[in-house]
Amino acid sequence: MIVETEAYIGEDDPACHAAPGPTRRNAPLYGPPGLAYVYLNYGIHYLVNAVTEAEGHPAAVLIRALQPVEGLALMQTRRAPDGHHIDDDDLCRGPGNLTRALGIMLTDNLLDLTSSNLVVEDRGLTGGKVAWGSRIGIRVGVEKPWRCWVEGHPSVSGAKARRRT
DNA sequence: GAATGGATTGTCT
DNA sequence: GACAATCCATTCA
Repeated sequence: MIVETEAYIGEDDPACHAAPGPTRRNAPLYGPPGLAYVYLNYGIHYLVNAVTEAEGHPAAVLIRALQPVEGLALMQTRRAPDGHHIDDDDLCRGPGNLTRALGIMLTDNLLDLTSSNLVVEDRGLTGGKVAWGSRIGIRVGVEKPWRCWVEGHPSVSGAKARRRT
């Protein structure tokens, strides 16, 4: 269950990958909505976006955090091959962590999110309040309030959200 | 053909 | 709170 997302909209958004104009890397953003846009970040983490329709502008929604519902054991294995325990709430907390838990890689780029091995289902709001605020981890375009998350959800990323033991 | 810089995370101080 | 790990598309010569 998706609990945290960020929007990246148009070439005028300096933080959007489409900011430099069409390139081979960001081509998915210009494609039809409903496709997955996966890319490698910091040379280490794969991040997954859902390409959206934004009135002709290249745009996508970054999936930043999930509440795991099924396949918890498999997620544990992927996140921690050495077997150390990861709290359920932390399995998919953060954009890099969730792709690792789900096994999403560069080969999943351009998958159809409506009819492939990687799908997003609309099950409506299942509880909690939706909060909006600044996007995280970017150096430009911070002023745009295009991050939204389930308020108080334990799987939402960000330093402030990390619980102390 | 070589240099550059991240939509992050985990570890160390 | 600071910083290293790590790779590929872009940019510049």
